[in-house]
Amino acid sequence: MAKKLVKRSENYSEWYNELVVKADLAENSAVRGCMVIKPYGYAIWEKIQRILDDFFKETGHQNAYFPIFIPKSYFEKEAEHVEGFAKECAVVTHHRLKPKENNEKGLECDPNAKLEEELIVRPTSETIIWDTYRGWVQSYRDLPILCNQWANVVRWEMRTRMFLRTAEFLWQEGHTAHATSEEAIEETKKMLDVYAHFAQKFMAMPVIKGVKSPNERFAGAIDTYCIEAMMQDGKALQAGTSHFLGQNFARAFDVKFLSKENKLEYVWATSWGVSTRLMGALIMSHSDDNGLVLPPKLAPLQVVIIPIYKTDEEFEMINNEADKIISFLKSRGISVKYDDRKEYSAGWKFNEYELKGVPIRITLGARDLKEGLVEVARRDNLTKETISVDKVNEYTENLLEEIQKNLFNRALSFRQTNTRKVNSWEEFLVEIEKGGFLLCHWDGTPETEEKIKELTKATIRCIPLEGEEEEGKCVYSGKKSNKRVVFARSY
RNA sequence: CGGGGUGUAGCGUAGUCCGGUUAUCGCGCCACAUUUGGGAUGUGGAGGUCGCAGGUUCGAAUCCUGCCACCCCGACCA
Repeated sequence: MAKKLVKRSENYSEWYNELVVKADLAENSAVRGCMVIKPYGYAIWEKIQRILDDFFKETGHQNAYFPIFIPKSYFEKEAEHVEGFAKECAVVTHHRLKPKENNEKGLECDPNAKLEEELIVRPTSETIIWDTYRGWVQSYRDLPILCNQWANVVRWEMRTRMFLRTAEFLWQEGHTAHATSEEAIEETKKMLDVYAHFAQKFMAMPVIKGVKSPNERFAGAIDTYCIEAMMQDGKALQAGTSHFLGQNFARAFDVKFLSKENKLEYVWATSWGVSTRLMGALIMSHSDDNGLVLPPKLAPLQVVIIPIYKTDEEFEMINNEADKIISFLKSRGISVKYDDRKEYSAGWKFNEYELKGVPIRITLGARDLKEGLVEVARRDNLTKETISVDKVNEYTENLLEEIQKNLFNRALSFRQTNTRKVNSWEEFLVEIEKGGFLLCHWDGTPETEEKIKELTKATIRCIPLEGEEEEGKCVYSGKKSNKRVVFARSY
């Protein structure tokens, strides 16, 4: 009589929130729109960090750290940037509290401790980093600067959603400076490739690489490249962005260098980032009604071993077998836990680890083991296989690979069956209600995109980099177009 | 910030329209016993500012006023 703790309700958000909390990843904090990431959830983030960080180092980047507070005036320097972020900033105005007057209880800001200039809690660090870079660059020999920062940022969003849009979130932001436009664009694309590779090979999440339309572009960028993923409810999720900033920030912050030709020039910039939103993407890509489903490469725990026995002798026998399996798996760098707690029944443990998304469960039962058998269960499709105990090591190792691949293929085929070419406006109106991605021609104007968004809530998720040229007519205006773009409703 | 909804134990809830004994039930928690191959069973037990603050009343979870928080839909966004 397994009682399902997690139910996929009609309302996807409800299911999602339920899942996140029950799966012990995070909970809402007392602070509006912020979340507490619990140890198990944070362990996933640490894996993401470690893997990405290795990629960054391989591509020549270094980590650095910049202040959390940014003087307000910095934001005023890049016009589009201000407009993009001004509406959602947390602002520090005072540096001291004092007890309230008139015997009232509580504290208030001390008017004598008002800051000369307000400080903004960073919503992103372009401004303070470019202000700093000015002092680092004089000659072309100082370029490129390839820095990354792991940090928290704050955006005072009207509406927040666990993992996908919290008021405070963790992320990495890369900020690079280059001598030429070409080199900066190359960097932008290189980092997009890193993100796409990570999403597909590690998160087992297929993504479409593309460029944002002007409406969806980062505030202050010339071009915003992105990876877009499809969640299980057919909605799109922007999973990572890489921006070509041109010379916008260099001009705003006066970052110039003397070129080989002895000419004073502004540097070319990029910035790129992914956040704890990736964890939301991970959950929403693979999880099912039994809880989380984690790809082996990101699971904090890859294998769990559960003993079932009645007598001490049986327990002894199982322990011996477990030791052998554990030492093998550990030697292969596979994380494994032997859960021999007596306080919980086997059935309870089965459900617990399914909820947590542990990819493989090995059941060492006294009954089977006496016949030289063990049961290996996989989380991705919930099937079980009884195999000979002397094959379990190799089998488990291969199965992790198999699960990783299967999750990707499953998500990919889901995306494919929910991606359709749409050629007329009538068709668009019908199809957008079904969810998924619509590949449509678009006349390239912000007005059309705006109109479509207004009428259907769908936006252009990206203009795919790999899409082939094709003559056609804009799905809304009927004007000429030579490429299909991805329309979808998104998170 | 606009529209809608919800707030009762760690979680999920009944009761609110129509005020009236000790605030209902399930899960979870604690103790003991029997159990352990898909979230065990029995017995006993602990746990509550009924979101907060006022008001009406002999009496408020219930009625009135104000506030707060959360969720959903908009606007905004990684």
